[in-house]
Amino acid sequence: MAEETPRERYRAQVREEIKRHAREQIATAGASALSLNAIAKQMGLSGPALYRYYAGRDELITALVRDAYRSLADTLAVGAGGGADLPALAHALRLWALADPQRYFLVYGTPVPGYHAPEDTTAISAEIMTILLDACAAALAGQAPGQEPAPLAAHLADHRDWTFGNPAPPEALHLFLTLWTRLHGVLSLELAGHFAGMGFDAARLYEAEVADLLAPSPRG
Amino acid sequence: MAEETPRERYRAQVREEIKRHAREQIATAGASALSLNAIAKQMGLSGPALYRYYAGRDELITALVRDAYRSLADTLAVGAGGGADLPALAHALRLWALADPQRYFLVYGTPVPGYHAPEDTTAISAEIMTILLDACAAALAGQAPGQEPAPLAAHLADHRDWTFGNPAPPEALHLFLTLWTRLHGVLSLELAGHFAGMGFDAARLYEAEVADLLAPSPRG
DNA sequence: CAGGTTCAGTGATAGCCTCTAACTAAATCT
DNA sequence: AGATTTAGTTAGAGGCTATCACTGAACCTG
Repeated sequence: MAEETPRERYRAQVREEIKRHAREQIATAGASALSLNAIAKQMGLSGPALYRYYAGRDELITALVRDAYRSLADTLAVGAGGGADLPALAHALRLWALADPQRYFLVYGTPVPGYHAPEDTTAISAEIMTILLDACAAALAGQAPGQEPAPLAAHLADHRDWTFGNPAPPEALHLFLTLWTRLHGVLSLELAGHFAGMGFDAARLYEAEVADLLAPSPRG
Repeated sequence: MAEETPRERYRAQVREEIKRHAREQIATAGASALSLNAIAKQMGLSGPALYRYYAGRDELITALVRDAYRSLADTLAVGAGGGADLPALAHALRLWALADPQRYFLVYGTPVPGYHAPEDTTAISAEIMTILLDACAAALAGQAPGQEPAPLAAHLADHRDWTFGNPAPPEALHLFLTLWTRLHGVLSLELAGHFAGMGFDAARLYEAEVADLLAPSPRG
């Protein structure tokens, strides 16, 4: 099947080891501090050797970004577990983010202005959206049957190309976007340390946001 | 008053010009691409000259971060305009962020693991929180009078050291945190380009989030 | 206004980094 | 066994941050 020659095996193995060291480096000092040279030294190689395996720093980072997307998609797919349980998905997302904040930032962090993500990462991104969108549609199933959608939901239904034919109702599109932005809002501020010293439990805020997404509590 | 010698005047002027070039560079290529050397060349100076004005790259970036915080605090103070109108504040925040995304990321973007913000930036951060928290308290004034706070609000009231004695009610603390995280959630994903190609109008999503904060719309 | 002091800016240098080029040596294929 | 591919090397160009010793001009003081 795979028809893997020994050379290809070795190549894949070394590429994996390079990524292992890179992940370690990023986790402790951030993506901007990643150094091919330092990785080479750690592996007992001399600098330029790594260019046999990755065309440059950018390509290595791109590979790590792809892996991060892949890991998140798989984690959510497991978290969904067929049931498409929104709180379970949200919880899986949070655990994934807390397990390696820098990996989360690799996916959802500050972008480099010049950089354009390759096609396949956007494909995985679509996969992630699909999982969440399906869960949103399921969470709304049976509710608000056939009513006229709210203005924003209608607007979203008019621009749903990104769902790639997903038959989710307009309200599900809205729910998905609020789910995404709200969870990201709590997670990114928490991981960035902006809650540091504030004393409260970010997990409870996160849970409250999840609960509110499913059953908004009237405040006024 | 200021007792400014010509030398001090010149120093301040050059420091300002360095920051001007730095801002320009960051706006077009991100903070990680900031180069003291390049700034020096642009100013017709030779590399090491800049070290007379900033002890190093970190100190320059820190100055830019402080300026960004200051700018945001001032913008919100004007946006509040005494009235403490939450939608107006949210709108001012969005305009500020859109005007210079990289400046927004300087404040709320991916943190560098090693870096610790100096004391005065956290002071400005507290100032920003105060403006928003006051607006939240005002928005809730007269509503839900004297009822028992929800579990999360009670938890927040138990950990309110960060409010520095602000007498906002527990519900206002909760409203502030959701305001902060939700607006940041939409803004950061939008500015990071994660909505690119999705076609919908992020401004409408943002407005809907603001509206929902003030009058949650029941979905179930 | 003369003399000493302070300070902006310089070139040289060390030590990182990315990435290219030419070469060696080993593994693989025919 | 010989030809080819390829992993890894050293050398080096060009960028960066940052330090150091030095020059020359601006400034303050007597």
